[in-house]
Amino acid sequence: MTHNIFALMRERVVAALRTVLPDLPEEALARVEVTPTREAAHGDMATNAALVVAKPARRKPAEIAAALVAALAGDDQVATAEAAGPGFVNLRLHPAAWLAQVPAVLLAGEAYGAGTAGQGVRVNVEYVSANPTGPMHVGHCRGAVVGDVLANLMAKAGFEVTKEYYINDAGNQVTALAWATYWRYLQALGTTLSEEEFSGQVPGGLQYRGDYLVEIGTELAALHGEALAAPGVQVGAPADWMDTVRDFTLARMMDAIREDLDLLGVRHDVFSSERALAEAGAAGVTIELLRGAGLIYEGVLEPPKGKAPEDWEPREQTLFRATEFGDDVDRPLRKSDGSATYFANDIAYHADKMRRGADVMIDVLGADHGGYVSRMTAAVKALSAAANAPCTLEVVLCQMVKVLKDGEPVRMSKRAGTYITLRDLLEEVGRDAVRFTMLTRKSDAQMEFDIAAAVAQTRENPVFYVQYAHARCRSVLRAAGEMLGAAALTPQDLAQADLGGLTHEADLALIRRMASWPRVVESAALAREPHRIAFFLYDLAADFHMLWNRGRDDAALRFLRAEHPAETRARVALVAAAATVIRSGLAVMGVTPVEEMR
RNA sequence: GCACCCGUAGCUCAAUUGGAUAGAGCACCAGACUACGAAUCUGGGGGUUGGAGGUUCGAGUCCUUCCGGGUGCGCCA
Repeated sequence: MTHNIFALMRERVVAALRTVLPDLPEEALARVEVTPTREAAHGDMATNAALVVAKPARRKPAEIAAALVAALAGDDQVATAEAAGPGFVNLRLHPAAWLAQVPAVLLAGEAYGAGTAGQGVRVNVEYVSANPTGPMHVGHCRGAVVGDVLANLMAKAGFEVTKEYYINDAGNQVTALAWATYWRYLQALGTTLSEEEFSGQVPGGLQYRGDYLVEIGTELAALHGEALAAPGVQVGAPADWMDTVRDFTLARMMDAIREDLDLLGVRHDVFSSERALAEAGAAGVTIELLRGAGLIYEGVLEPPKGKAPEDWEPREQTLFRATEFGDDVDRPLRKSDGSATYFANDIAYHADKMRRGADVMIDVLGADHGGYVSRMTAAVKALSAAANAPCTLEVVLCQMVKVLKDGEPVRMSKRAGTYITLRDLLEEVGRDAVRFTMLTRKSDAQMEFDIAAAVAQTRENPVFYVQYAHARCRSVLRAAGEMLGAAALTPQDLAQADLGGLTHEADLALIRRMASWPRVVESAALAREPHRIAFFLYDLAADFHMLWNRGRDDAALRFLRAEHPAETRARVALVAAAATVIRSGLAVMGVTPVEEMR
């Protein structure tokens, strides 16, 4: 059940257009839009119908617009229709058509806004996917929120959504992590080695010197005593301890990451392990699949131009013909020791997602992975063709977040230990403010996150402003409960209210805004732009605050008037509907609708 | 050197995916508290959408090319 009044009117416009021009091709009709107007003088909504069909119909836009106006004049929802500008048709609906949206909201509840545009298409949204080599920090946070809200949004728009996390638990990084934990383990046992002496025995040297591994090393010491060390608490042969230490460390790191995600309100449906795929030989299977399609060859790549090729030497590699699918160069799938590259594993992983049933895959990535996009989309195109399983990959890139504290940028440096963990940020700012603020920018624009601004209790802070609007709604409804009795405030009861008295422009502005929510959900989902939800809620809150204050200047616009029960009932219905839409939007964002601000 | 992302009011950002006269907040100026919550609201000034071409009924949005910022560039993940 959808309540999208713009979609409804679009159908009526298209029907009218068919009567005017019976021979129009379907693809011309597909371009017809009915959109809210920017200018009040242009009515409630406008359609470009006459403009987009002018060429196929070989008629002038103005002629078509005039005919369309005549055809729409009889529509029971339309008060006025007029041609304007280069060929727009502006529509003004009867107030009753707008007022009817209020009971529709009340009866739908928080489900209001849900739509069917997704048509049950299966979407796999992969996000966060932080390496389990350290705690989550603010760099991961934006992608986590963007991915989570995008998934919620698409589900509301009628897609069948799976939220997925890819654990990068294979490769050299994880081995280095195990060595770092092993050092903490030896320390816990009181080794006589210095850090530098130990580092000298680690292939590639000791990485990950952060103290978050101390606790894990201590636990290992408690569990295994000196069994994992050589006599005298010295470095033992990796074969004797590596598996144990690595598995234990990975499990602990993933526990920590899941805890952090939980605090952020992010929950994935599926966690996929790179290592599990690698051990099952998935990369090899995938490479053979591509080889069967003629997309694999052994060859030598050209050195990159302009970049100093000091240590460059030509090398024969197993290459994937990515250039056949729009990438710049062909990409290696095997390292010189024959093992799969990260990219090869990732292709296998995407093949796995396809096999499990996805029509669309969306990867939410940090901008530092921007160079990865063209090769992965090329790989998915190749898989789609080779396996004859149509599936597309889209990438949502999240630009860097610059954190400001007291107006000063916080330098993020792992070496200096000055980076802010996600947990720090959540403790300082709170989950709601973090989530909302992360969506106050387009994801592909760089963002400054000002800690002071995110907790400010003023209009300039959208999360506060929106929550305050909801709290005010609840405040009115509490008072209304005292006045009318709680039984009179059920959605079913309020939906029966006579709304004829809601004629002020501020009333209708709020109602029109609420009525645009289903349209916002649909368009934001189709555009993969979750930030639009935050902006919608801000605008909705502004409409509500404005109406509230109108009641100061004009007592007739106050929500509660004891001597006018019928008007009060209508306005309480309006307030209840506004609160419902705010909750519906906040639910998508994963932000709490607070009852009061005190 | 090449690829991708970004460039909009003094500042931080929108702009219904190609729609009509480009909008909000902050800052600045002038106003509204015996009040359903003034943590709010009303009004005002502020623009060659980085520059230049092009596509068409119509461009902040698409194409080309410069300028400026960011990210990345063969066996790291």
